[in-house]
Amino acid sequence: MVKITLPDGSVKEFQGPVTALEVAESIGSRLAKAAVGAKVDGALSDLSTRIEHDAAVAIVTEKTRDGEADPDALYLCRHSAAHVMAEAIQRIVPGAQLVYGPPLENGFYYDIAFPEDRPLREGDFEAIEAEMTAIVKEDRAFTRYEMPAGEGMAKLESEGSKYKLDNAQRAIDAGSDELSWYATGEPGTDWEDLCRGPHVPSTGRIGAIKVMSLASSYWHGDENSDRLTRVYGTAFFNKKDLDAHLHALEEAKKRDHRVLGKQLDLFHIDDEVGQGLILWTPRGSIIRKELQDWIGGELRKMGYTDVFCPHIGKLGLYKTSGHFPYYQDSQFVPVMERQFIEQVSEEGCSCGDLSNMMRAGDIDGYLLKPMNCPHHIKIYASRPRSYRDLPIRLSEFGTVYRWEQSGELNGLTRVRCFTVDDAHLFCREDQVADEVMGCLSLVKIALDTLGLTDFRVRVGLRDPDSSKYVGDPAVWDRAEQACRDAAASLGGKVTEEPGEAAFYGPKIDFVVKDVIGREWQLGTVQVDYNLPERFGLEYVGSDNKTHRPVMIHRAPFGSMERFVGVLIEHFAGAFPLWLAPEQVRVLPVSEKSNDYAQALCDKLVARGVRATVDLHNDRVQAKIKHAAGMKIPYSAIVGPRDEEAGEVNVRAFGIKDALGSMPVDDFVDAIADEIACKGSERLTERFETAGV
RNA sequence: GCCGCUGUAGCUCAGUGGUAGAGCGCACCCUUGGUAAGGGUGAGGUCGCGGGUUCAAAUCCCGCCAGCGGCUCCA
Repeated sequence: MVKITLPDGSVKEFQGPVTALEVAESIGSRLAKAAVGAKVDGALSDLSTRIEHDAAVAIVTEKTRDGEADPDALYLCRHSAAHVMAEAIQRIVPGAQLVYGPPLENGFYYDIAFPEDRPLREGDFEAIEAEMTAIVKEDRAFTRYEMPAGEGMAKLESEGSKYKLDNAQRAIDAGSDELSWYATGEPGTDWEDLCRGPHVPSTGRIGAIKVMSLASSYWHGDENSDRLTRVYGTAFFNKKDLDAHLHALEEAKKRDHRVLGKQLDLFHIDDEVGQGLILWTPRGSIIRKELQDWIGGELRKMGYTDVFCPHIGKLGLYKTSGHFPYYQDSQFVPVMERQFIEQVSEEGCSCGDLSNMMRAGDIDGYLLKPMNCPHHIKIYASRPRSYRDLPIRLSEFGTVYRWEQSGELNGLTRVRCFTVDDAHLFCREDQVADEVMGCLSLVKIALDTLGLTDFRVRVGLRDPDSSKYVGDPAVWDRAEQACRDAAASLGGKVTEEPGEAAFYGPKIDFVVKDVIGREWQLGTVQVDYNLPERFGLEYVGSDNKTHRPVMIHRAPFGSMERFVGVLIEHFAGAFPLWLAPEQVRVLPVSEKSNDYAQALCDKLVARGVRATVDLHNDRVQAKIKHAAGMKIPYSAIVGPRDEEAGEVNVRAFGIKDALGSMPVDDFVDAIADEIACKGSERLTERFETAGV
């Protein structure tokens, strides 16, 4: 007797072992037809899985009860689609060796080792999709069979795929005593793959399938290991959902900060200047400067003091800090003194020798600073400090340079020169908790004001297996605990990630996603017991003895470049009034109103508003379209009627109809007010409340 | 750095070996028009860069540079 508990709590009894499909059939034939898998005691399973003992069973169908696509069903669909794609690819490219093909949030991929003389190209996609469609049409059942570990390994051995052997070995090492295969059809005759499952019942259940892109990857993610080709695809139960997904991708592209950066003239990257080096155009500079001025004002209120430092420092500084030579690969090559180069050259030093000296750190010169902390530390250390002076909070919009790999560079979000809204706090150990909390609240204020509420907090801990970290493990433990406690006190989504720490200490990061789902680290707070040690920092305590201060690194935005990039996408380019590069555009209805329009614009500018007049010889319809294209928050339309009444007709971006008319002075006041309060009171609301 | 794709006017893109194209933008002219594109004329291009094949290359081949998607990396 097997007792099956269904999601609604009801219990069904069966004489003996039963499959999930039979359970579904016992409930209703329509459910059985719609079923693509099952959850047995919470574990996603094949519909054909035999349930031997009492269990809680939920039948997985394409859609949940409220009509939404079921994520478990999509998982099955995509995992199965990966098999179909692999079979199609192996038909087209004989000798392609399968490695690993998991489902993803929006699709799936399969890592495949292609023969050297037959790489996969995008031109193959059409043929692959045609094969896949054919396989789907054949509606072959996914058939699972199992073998004991030893027998299974022997089978793989004879087939000769080192990748599948490796997968199997890993499964065995993880405790499996048997291996499972899925044949797409009949075991022994049809295509099959070593796979843990589960799958949809048959290929026909995969409704719509598309090969998306190619990338290279490394076996086990190890760059010294085999290079594989990763083929990305996606699948849905029907074409409509696939089309909706593709459409959403197109829409996301439109709010990509690189696209909007061009369209709205916010920044420029120029080959002749260099990759990953951002040129801020006047419009983009306004956004950055507004953010800097705003956060700078908050810092002054919180007891920070500004400092300024050069962009370079002697190598010795970075040897002390630990940045050089350990992180050479991500630094620009040092700027060496002419005299030094000439001297080693005279001594017969070759380029290779010089390179080796550099690697060993056995050279002199200057480094473009990869971080601001060493300079700030030297300001702290420039005079004796008393415990009464602490905490000392030194802030600077400090520009740093990092040699990112060329394939990593990405618009504003990954660059080689960026400005950190940086500060370093030097405090007593007993002040650390308060200071960390102060930093976190600042990050919260910043993100809340901008409406960036969809972030996760990541506590970056050290990777116990890595040797890249400096400092005493006991000190690390203390700092990690301080970060955990502080992050927990925020009350939001917190994840702990070993290996994400800075080399000098653990950190708390605020991580957001961009329009295509990639995560970027923005604000960060890092507790550091190590650099004060390395630089021998001190203060005199109330006991008249010297003590070591603790340092906190923090940047609420992270990098101005990345932050603005994320903000562009967050607002889809339609910035709130206080940040908008062009806040008001005055649109005269015809040339007859140009003077009146100009006078209005002058009034706005005199109040500090970023306003312009559109004096083009266009009809007002076209001027409205152009203003909308630049996502200007407010348009002020003026014609003879307005001039006579001393009024202005107001339009707001994103609102189809005009808001209405108001006296010129009221409009100027309203705009100035909305800017001053950073949008917490909006001009549009006045019209709504007035019922216009 | 690795694999694939892409690179043509300021922008978005068409152009498969035979005289360099369109729309938008820009300039000028007509129009003086009241809420998401009035009409006309014109300027603007070493077709990413360098080699090669060819009578002839934007187009085919090789190398490089840059961008995009991933991988790896990310103090």
